[in-house]
Amino acid sequence: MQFSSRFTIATHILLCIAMFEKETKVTSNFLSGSINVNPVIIRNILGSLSSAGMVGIKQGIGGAYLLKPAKEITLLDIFKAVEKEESLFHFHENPNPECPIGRTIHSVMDGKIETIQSAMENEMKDITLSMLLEEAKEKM
Amino acid sequence: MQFSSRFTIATHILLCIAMFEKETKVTSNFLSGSINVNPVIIRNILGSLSSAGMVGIKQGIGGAYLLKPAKEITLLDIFKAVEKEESLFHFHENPNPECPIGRTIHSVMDGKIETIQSAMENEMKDITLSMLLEEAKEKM
DNA sequence: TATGGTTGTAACAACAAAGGTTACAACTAT
DNA sequence: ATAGTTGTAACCTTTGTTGTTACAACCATA
Repeated sequence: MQFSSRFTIATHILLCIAMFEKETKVTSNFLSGSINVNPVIIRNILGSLSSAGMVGIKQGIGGAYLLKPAKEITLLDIFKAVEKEESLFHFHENPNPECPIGRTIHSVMDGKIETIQSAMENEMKDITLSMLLEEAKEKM
Repeated sequence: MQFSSRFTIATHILLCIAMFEKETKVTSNFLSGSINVNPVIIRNILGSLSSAGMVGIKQGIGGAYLLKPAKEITLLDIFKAVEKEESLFHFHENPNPECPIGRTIHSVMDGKIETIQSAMENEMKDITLSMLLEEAKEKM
Protein backbone atom coordinates (compact mmCIF):
# COMPACT_ATOMS: atom_id res chain seq x y z
CA MET A 1 0.00 0.00 0.00
CA GLN A 2 1.19 3.40 -0.99
CA PHE A 3 0.17 6.98 -0.49
CA SER A 4 -1.68 8.30 -3.49
CA SER A 5 0.21 10.36 -6.02
CA ARG A 6 -1.73 13.39 -4.78
CA PHE A 7 1.19 14.19 -2.52
CA THR A 8 3.85 14.31 -5.23
CA ILE A 9 1.44 16.00 -7.62
CA ALA A 10 0.65 18.67 -5.01
CA THR A 11 4.36 19.23 -4.44
CA HIS A 12 4.90 19.49 -8.18
CA ILE A 13 2.07 22.02 -8.41
CA LEU A 14 3.54 24.21 -5.69
CA LEU A 15 7.01 24.06 -7.22
CA CYS A 16 5.58 25.16 -10.56
CA ILE A 17 3.69 28.03 -8.97
CA ALA A 18 6.75 29.16 -7.03
CA MET A 19 8.85 28.92 -10.16
CA PHE A 20 6.54 30.47 -12.72
CA GLU A 21 3.95 32.69 -11.05
CA LYS A 22 6.02 35.81 -11.73
CA GLU A 23 6.32 35.24 -15.44
CA THR A 24 3.12 33.53 -16.48
CA LYS A 25 -0.43 32.65 -15.49
CA VAL A 26 -0.29 29.24 -13.78
CA THR A 27 -3.57 27.60 -14.78
CA SER A 28 -4.69 24.01 -14.36
CA ASN A 29 -3.96 23.51 -18.04
CA PHE A 30 -0.44 24.82 -17.66
CA LEU A 31 0.14 22.54 -14.68
CA SER A 32 -1.46 19.64 -16.49
CA GLY A 33 1.17 20.05 -19.17
CA SER A 34 4.11 19.90 -16.76
CA ILE A 35 2.76 17.16 -14.54
CA ASN A 36 1.10 15.14 -17.27
CA VAL A 37 -2.15 14.38 -15.53
CA ASN A 38 -5.71 15.41 -16.30
CA PRO A 39 -6.53 19.08 -15.55
CA VAL A 40 -9.56 18.08 -13.45
CA ILE A 41 -7.29 16.18 -11.09
CA ILE A 42 -5.05 19.22 -10.89
CA ARG A 43 -8.03 21.41 -10.08
CA ASN A 44 -9.14 19.07 -7.30
CA ILE A 45 -5.72 19.00 -5.69
CA LEU A 46 -5.39 22.73 -6.17
CA GLY A 47 -8.68 23.00 -4.31
CA SER A 48 -7.21 21.09 -1.36
CA LEU A 49 -4.16 23.33 -1.32
CA SER A 50 -6.45 26.33 -1.42
CA SER A 51 -8.57 25.02 1.48
CA ALA A 52 -5.36 24.57 3.43
CA GLY A 53 -4.48 28.23 2.85
CA MET A 54 -1.37 27.60 0.81
CA VAL A 55 -2.50 28.97 -2.52
CA GLY A 56 -5.04 31.38 -3.90
CA ILE A 57 -6.83 30.81 -7.19
CA LYS A 58 -8.14 33.53 -9.45
CA GLN A 59 -11.74 32.94 -10.43
CA GLY A 60 -12.73 33.56 -14.01
CA ILE A 61 -9.39 34.86 -15.22
CA GLY A 62 -7.56 31.82 -13.84
CA GLY A 63 -4.18 31.22 -12.31
CA ALA A 64 -2.86 30.10 -8.93
CA TYR A 65 -0.44 31.90 -6.65
CA LEU A 66 1.25 31.24 -3.32
CA LEU A 67 -0.36 32.70 -0.22
CA LYS A 68 2.72 32.06 1.93
CA PRO A 69 6.44 32.40 1.31
CA ALA A 70 7.94 29.15 0.02
CA LYS A 71 10.11 29.07 3.11
CA GLU A 72 7.01 28.59 5.26
CA ILE A 73 5.46 25.73 3.33
CA THR A 74 6.65 22.30 4.45
CA LEU A 75 6.14 18.83 3.01
CA LEU A 76 4.04 18.09 6.08
CA ASP A 77 1.68 20.95 5.22
CA ILE A 78 1.34 19.55 1.72
CA PHE A 79 0.87 16.00 2.93
CA LYS A 80 -1.85 16.97 5.38
CA ALA A 81 -3.62 19.03 2.75
CA VAL A 82 -4.09 16.05 0.45
CA GLU A 83 -4.16 13.02 2.79
CA LYS A 84 -7.08 13.33 5.12
CA GLU A 85 -6.65 10.18 7.24
CA GLU A 86 -5.90 10.88 10.88
CA SER A 87 -3.89 7.69 11.44
CA LEU A 88 -1.49 6.05 9.02
CA PHE A 89 -2.43 2.61 10.25
CA HIS A 90 -5.67 0.74 9.95
CA PHE A 91 -6.24 -1.21 13.16
CA HIS A 92 -8.37 -4.36 13.07
CA GLU A 93 -11.47 -3.25 14.85
CA ASN A 94 -12.78 -5.92 17.19
CA PRO A 95 -10.07 -7.85 19.01
CA ASN A 96 -11.59 -10.28 21.49
CA PRO A 97 -11.74 -8.75 25.00
CA GLU A 98 -11.80 -12.24 26.51
CA CYS A 99 -8.27 -12.88 25.25
CA PRO A 100 -5.49 -11.25 27.31
CA ILE A 101 -3.75 -10.10 24.12
CA GLY A 102 -6.96 -9.02 22.41
CA ARG A 103 -7.86 -7.01 25.49
CA THR A 104 -4.54 -5.11 25.70
CA ILE A 105 -3.24 -4.83 22.14
CA HIS A 106 -4.85 -1.48 21.48
CA SER A 107 -3.36 0.25 24.51
CA VAL A 108 0.04 -1.27 23.69
CA MET A 109 0.09 -0.48 19.99
CA ASP A 110 -1.60 2.91 19.88
CA GLY A 111 1.38 4.66 21.43
CA LYS A 112 3.86 2.90 19.15
CA ILE A 113 1.89 3.84 16.08
CA GLU A 114 1.84 7.43 17.19
CA THR A 115 5.60 7.42 17.71
CA ILE A 116 6.19 5.99 14.25
CA GLN A 117 3.88 8.47 12.59
CA SER A 118 5.48 11.36 14.47
CA ALA A 119 8.94 10.35 13.29
CA MET A 120 7.73 10.55 9.74
CA GLU A 121 5.92 13.84 10.22
CA ASN A 122 8.91 15.46 11.91
CA GLU A 123 11.03 14.61 8.92
CA MET A 124 8.44 16.12 6.59
CA LYS A 125 8.24 19.22 8.72
CA ASP A 126 11.91 19.96 8.12
CA ILE A 127 11.69 20.07 4.34
CA THR A 128 10.38 23.32 2.88
CA LEU A 129 9.19 24.27 -0.57
CA SER A 130 12.03 26.78 -0.88
CA MET A 131 14.58 24.04 -0.20
CA LEU A 132 13.08 21.95 -2.99
CA LEU A 133 12.99 24.94 -5.32
CA GLU A 134 16.65 25.74 -4.71
CA GLU A 135 17.65 22.17 -5.35
CA ALA A 136 15.59 22.06 -8.52
CA LYS A 137 17.20 25.25 -9.80
CA GLU A 138 20.66 23.85 -9.16
CA LYS A 139 19.87 20.77 -11.19
CA MET A 140 18.37 22.55 -14.19
CA MET B 1 -4.94 6.34 2.61
CA GLN B 2 -3.90 3.93 5.28
CA PHE B 3 -1.77 0.84 5.58
CA SER B 4 -3.89 -2.29 5.54
CA SER B 5 -4.77 -3.92 8.83
CA ARG B 6 -2.40 -6.75 7.89
CA PHE B 7 0.30 -5.01 9.92
CA THR B 8 -1.64 -4.83 13.18
CA ILE B 9 -3.09 -8.28 12.59
CA ALA B 10 0.39 -9.72 12.03
CA THR B 11 1.61 -8.08 15.23
CA HIS B 12 -1.38 -9.47 17.08
CA ILE B 13 -0.63 -12.93 15.70
CA LEU B 14 2.98 -12.82 16.84
CA LEU B 15 2.02 -11.57 20.29
CA CYS B 16 -0.44 -14.44 20.64
CA ILE B 17 2.16 -16.98 19.55
CA ALA B 18 4.75 -15.57 21.94
CA MET B 19 2.21 -15.57 24.73
CA PHE B 20 0.55 -18.93 24.21
CA GLU B 21 2.78 -21.28 22.25
CA LYS B 22 4.04 -22.93 25.46
CA GLU B 23 0.63 -23.79 26.79
CA THR B 24 -1.52 -24.48 23.75
CA LYS B 25 -1.54 -25.18 20.01
CA VAL B 26 -1.80 -21.81 18.25
CA THR B 27 -3.87 -22.55 15.16
CA SER B 28 -5.48 -20.18 12.69
CA ASN B 29 -8.78 -20.89 14.41
CA PHE B 30 -7.37 -20.00 17.80
CA LEU B 31 -5.92 -16.77 16.40
CA SER B 32 -9.15 -16.03 14.56
CA GLY B 33 -10.90 -16.08 17.92
CA SER B 34 -8.57 -13.55 19.54
CA ILE B 35 -8.25 -11.23 16.56
CA ASN B 36 -11.79 -11.59 15.34
CA VAL B 37 -11.11 -11.95 11.64
CA ASN B 38 -11.63 -14.83 9.25
CA PRO B 39 -9.22 -17.77 9.67
CA VAL B 40 -8.29 -17.67 5.98
CA ILE B 41 -7.00 -14.16 6.38
CA ILE B 42 -5.01 -15.32 9.39
CA ARG B 43 -3.55 -18.18 7.38
CA ASN B 44 -2.51 -15.83 4.58
CA ILE B 45 -0.77 -13.42 6.93
CA LEU B 46 0.76 -16.34 8.80
CA GLY B 47 2.10 -17.45 5.43
CA SER B 48 3.81 -14.09 4.94
CA LEU B 49 5.35 -14.28 8.40
CA SER B 50 6.52 -17.78 7.60
CA SER B 51 8.07 -16.69 4.28
CA ALA B 52 9.88 -13.98 6.19
CA GLY B 53 11.35 -16.59 8.51
CA MET B 54 9.66 -15.35 11.66
CA VAL B 55 7.39 -18.29 12.36
CA GLY B 56 7.13 -21.96 11.57
CA ILE B 57 3.82 -23.69 10.95
CA LYS B 58 3.14 -27.33 11.63
CA GLN B 59 1.60 -29.06 8.63
CA GLY B 60 -1.26 -31.43 9.26
CA ILE B 61 -1.22 -31.27 13.04
CA GLY B 62 -1.40 -27.48 13.01
CA GLY B 63 -0.01 -24.69 15.16
CA ALA B 64 2.46 -21.85 14.70
CA TYR B 65 5.62 -21.14 16.69
CA LEU B 66 8.32 -18.49 16.72
CA LEU B 67 11.52 -19.19 14.82
CA LYS B 68 13.38 -16.30 16.47
CA PRO B 69 13.47 -14.96 20.01
CA ALA B 70 10.89 -12.22 20.52
CA LYS B 71 13.75 -9.84 21.26
CA GLU B 72 14.97 -10.19 17.68
CA ILE B 73 11.67 -9.50 15.93
CA THR B 74 11.01 -5.82 15.26
CA LEU B 75 7.97 -3.96 14.01
CA LEU B 76 9.96 -3.23 10.86
CA ASP B 77 10.39 -6.97 10.23
CA ILE B 78 6.65 -7.42 10.62
CA PHE B 79 5.83 -4.44 8.45
CA LYS B 80 8.08 -5.60 5.63
CA ALA B 81 6.68 -9.10 5.81
CA VAL B 82 3.14 -7.94 5.08
CA GLU B 83 3.58 -4.73 3.06
CA LYS B 84 5.39 -5.53 -0.13
CA GLU B 85 5.67 -2.06 -1.68
CA GLU B 86 9.23 -0.86 -2.02
CA SER B 87 8.37 2.85 -1.72
CA LEU B 88 5.78 4.40 0.56
CA PHE B 89 4.97 7.05 -2.00
CA HIS B 90 3.38 6.72 -5.38
CA PHE B 91 5.07 9.14 -7.73
CA HIS B 92 3.17 10.46 -10.74
CA GLU B 93 4.89 8.70 -13.57
CA ASN B 94 5.40 10.97 -16.54
CA PRO B 95 6.33 14.53 -15.62
CA ASN B 96 7.05 16.58 -18.73
CA PRO B 97 10.81 16.66 -19.47
CA GLU B 98 10.35 19.90 -21.41
CA CYS B 99 9.36 21.71 -18.21
CA PRO B 100 12.28 22.63 -15.94
CA ILE B 101 10.35 21.44 -12.90
CA GLY B 102 9.03 18.33 -14.62
CA ARG B 103 12.56 17.48 -15.66
CA THR B 104 14.08 17.79 -12.17
CA ILE B 105 11.35 16.88 -9.72
CA HIS B 106 12.25 13.23 -9.55
CA SER B 107 15.88 13.80 -8.65
CA VAL B 108 14.84 16.40 -6.08
CA MET B 109 12.06 14.41 -4.43
CA ASP B 110 13.48 10.89 -4.53
CA GLY B 111 16.03 11.66 -1.84
CA LYS B 112 13.48 13.40 0.38
CA ILE B 113 11.08 10.50 0.12
CA GLU B 114 13.84 8.14 1.09
CA THR B 115 14.72 10.25 4.12
CA ILE B 116 11.13 10.32 5.26
CA GLN B 117 10.67 6.61 4.82
CA SER B 118 13.92 5.90 6.65
CA ALA B 119 12.80 7.98 9.62
CA MET B 120 9.72 5.84 9.89
CA GLU B 121 11.58 2.57 9.43
CA ASN B 122 14.20 3.48 12.02
CA GLU B 123 11.46 4.05 14.55
CA MET B 124 9.94 0.68 13.71
CA LYS B 125 13.29 -1.01 13.98
CA ASP B 126 13.60 0.05 17.61
CA ILE B 127 10.40 -1.63 18.79
CA THR B 128 10.65 -5.36 19.38
CA LEU B 129 8.05 -8.04 19.93
CA SER B 130 9.40 -8.67 23.42
CA MET B 131 8.89 -5.01 24.33
CA LEU B 132 5.28 -5.24 23.23
CA LEU B 133 4.79 -8.50 25.11
CA GLU B 134 6.17 -7.06 28.33
CA GLU B 135 3.93 -4.04 28.04
CA ALA B 136 0.93 -6.21 27.34
CA LYS B 137 1.65 -8.39 30.39
CA GLU B 138 1.92 -5.33 32.59
CA LYS B 139 -1.48 -4.14 31.44
CA MET B 140 -3.30 -7.44 31.89
C1' DT C 1 -5.03 -47.62 7.79
C1' DA C 2 -8.87 -44.70 8.54
C1' DT C 3 -10.07 -40.43 10.98
C1' DG C 4 -10.23 -35.72 12.12
C1' DG C 5 -8.29 -31.46 12.75
C1' DT C 6 -5.26 -28.67 10.22
C1' DT C 7 -2.97 -25.88 6.45
C1' DG C 8 -2.54 -23.87 1.82
C1' DT C 9 -4.83 -22.04 -1.83
C1' DA C 10 -8.24 -21.15 -5.39
C1' DA C 11 -12.25 -18.83 -6.60
C1' DC C 12 -15.37 -15.84 -5.75
C1' DA C 13 -17.88 -11.36 -4.03
C1' DA C 14 -18.49 -6.76 -1.96
C1' DC C 15 -16.68 -2.53 -1.21
C1' DA C 16 -13.71 1.47 -1.32
C1' DA C 17 -10.20 4.39 -3.25
C1' DA C 18 -7.40 6.04 -7.05
C1' DG C 19 -7.16 7.85 -11.31
C1' DG C 20 -9.21 9.27 -15.49
C1' DT C 21 -12.72 11.51 -18.56
C1' DT C 22 -16.58 14.42 -20.38
C1' DA C 23 -19.63 17.95 -19.57
C1' DC C 24 -21.24 22.20 -18.09
C1' DA C 25 -22.70 26.14 -15.09
C1' DA C 26 -20.53 30.11 -13.00
C1' DC C 27 -17.10 33.49 -13.10
C1' DT C 28 -14.42 37.65 -14.83
C1' DA C 29 -10.91 40.53 -17.60
C1' DT C 30 -11.04 42.34 -21.93
C1' DA D 1 -20.71 39.63 -25.56
C1' DT D 2 -16.69 36.70 -25.65
C1' DA D 3 -13.26 33.56 -24.44
C1' DG D 4 -10.60 31.33 -21.15
C1' DT D 5 -10.91 29.58 -16.74
C1' DT D 6 -12.60 27.33 -12.36
C1' DG D 7 -15.52 24.23 -9.59
C1' DT D 8 -18.03 20.31 -9.62
C1' DA D 9 -21.09 16.53 -10.93
C1' DA D 10 -21.47 12.22 -13.06
C1' DC D 11 -19.61 8.69 -14.88
C1' DC D 12 -15.99 4.77 -15.75
C1' DT D 13 -12.08 1.42 -15.06
C1' DT D 14 -8.73 -0.62 -12.27
C1' DT D 15 -6.71 -2.10 -8.14
C1' DG D 16 -6.49 -3.39 -3.31
C1' DT D 17 -8.73 -4.83 0.95
C1' DT D 18 -11.50 -7.73 3.37
C1' DG D 19 -14.52 -11.55 3.77
C1' DT D 20 -16.32 -16.07 2.41
C1' DT D 21 -16.86 -21.01 0.82
C1' DA D 22 -14.70 -24.95 -0.77
C1' DC D 23 -11.46 -28.44 -1.05
C1' DA D 24 -7.05 -31.02 -1.79
C1' DA D 25 -2.96 -32.13 0.85
C1' DC D 26 -1.03 -33.11 5.19
C1' DC D 27 -0.04 -35.85 9.45
C1' DA D 28 -0.47 -37.40 14.54
C1' DT D 29 -3.03 -40.64 16.58
C1' DA D 30 -6.38 -44.07 17.56
